[in-house]
Amino acid sequence: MAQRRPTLPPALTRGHDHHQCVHDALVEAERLCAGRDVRLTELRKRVLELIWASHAPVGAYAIMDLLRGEGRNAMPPTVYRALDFLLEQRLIHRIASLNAYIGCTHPGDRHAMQYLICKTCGTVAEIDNPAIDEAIAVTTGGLGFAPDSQTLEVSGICRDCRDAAR
Amino acid sequence: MAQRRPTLPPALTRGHDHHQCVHDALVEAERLCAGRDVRLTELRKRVLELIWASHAPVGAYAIMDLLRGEGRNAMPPTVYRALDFLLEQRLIHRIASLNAYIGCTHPGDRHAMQYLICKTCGTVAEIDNPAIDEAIAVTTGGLGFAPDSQTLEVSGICRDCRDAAR
DNA sequence: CACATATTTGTTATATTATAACACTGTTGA
DNA sequence: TCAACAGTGTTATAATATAACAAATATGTG
Ligand SMILES: [Zn+2]
Ligand SMILES: [Zn+2]
Ligand SMILES: [Zn+2]
Ligand SMILES: [Zn+2]
Repeated sequence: MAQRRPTLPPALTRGHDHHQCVHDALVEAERLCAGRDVRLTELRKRVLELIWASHAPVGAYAIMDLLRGEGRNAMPPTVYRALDFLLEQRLIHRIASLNAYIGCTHPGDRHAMQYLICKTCGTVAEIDNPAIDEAIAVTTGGLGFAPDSQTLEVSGICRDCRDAAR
Repeated sequence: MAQRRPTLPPALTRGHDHHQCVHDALVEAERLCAGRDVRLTELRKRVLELIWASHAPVGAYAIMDLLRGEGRNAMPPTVYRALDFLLEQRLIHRIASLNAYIGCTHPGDRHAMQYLICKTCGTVAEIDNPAIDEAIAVTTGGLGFAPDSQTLEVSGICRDCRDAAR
């Protein structure tokens, strides 16, 4: 059963152990891929790790530059194929309003995409509020619309940045 | 006071009088621009009209081609500047997941963007469900996140297309 | 009206994001 | 060993968007 109550996203927890975030994400990715019998190759794993470098989303060309900095001769298709794999396996998400990619904080669970995007620090927090899903379900149900995917992108300023500003 | 109850969006009303949609949108645009003391020039008005040609969103380059078909020598900046104006005046919205633009069905009211996007017919219905806004406000409030804009893009199949499929 | 000013549009060039097509390499399992 | 397939490399190009500057048009003022 999925978490049914909004929890504080790690991204919005000042001074959290981010090394742990990355580690957990990679371990979970390995586990999920093994269970699904798909291959998390070195390239795919490295791209996932680069995306997890922070809680701010990363563009495809930024990833390409990072790979090149490591001596890999990465061209766009190399990056986009790795991204496509990670998206298909739902290990990352694409933030449409930013054309950028971010690690999923609860892969394995199929879920709607809901983000809080801080315009100041760039941090994106994935949230999971069932009340939002339910409100959407009421509307779509009333209109006979059958949803199959959705993204909610809320742009604003996170608490840390607001605190810092005053 | 804004409409406080979900209503059936014109976009999802089969056989509605779309000519009336376009007419109303243009009249309302004229009125709003006059009130704001900004200029809805011929170009801007024509771009708005082209966007309102249907309830499916239109890409910037498609608009450019339409303008060229009318003898205007439109280059990308011409189109993007008109789009920027219409976006600023909130007469149109940009659908981030489609890189495309659609006429706003209730300009004048400041509102969050909430769309139902039919993958089959391409129709985008703008909805206005206060319960969604409230659910989002609860989460953002709890996290100390100050939202200033948001977009909800629900992709799926509309009732008409589902009916047609069976 | 003549003129200064500001806004809008035109034009050229380029940036950014993403995909198509085909070749090569490595893995897997007869 | 070999066939089949999955993954990656390589080249080229498509699709979306912006920068910079010039020309035209509208607006206000004397
Ligand atoms: Zn972290
Ligand atoms: Zn996720
Ligand atoms: Zn209509
Ligand atoms: Zn609207």
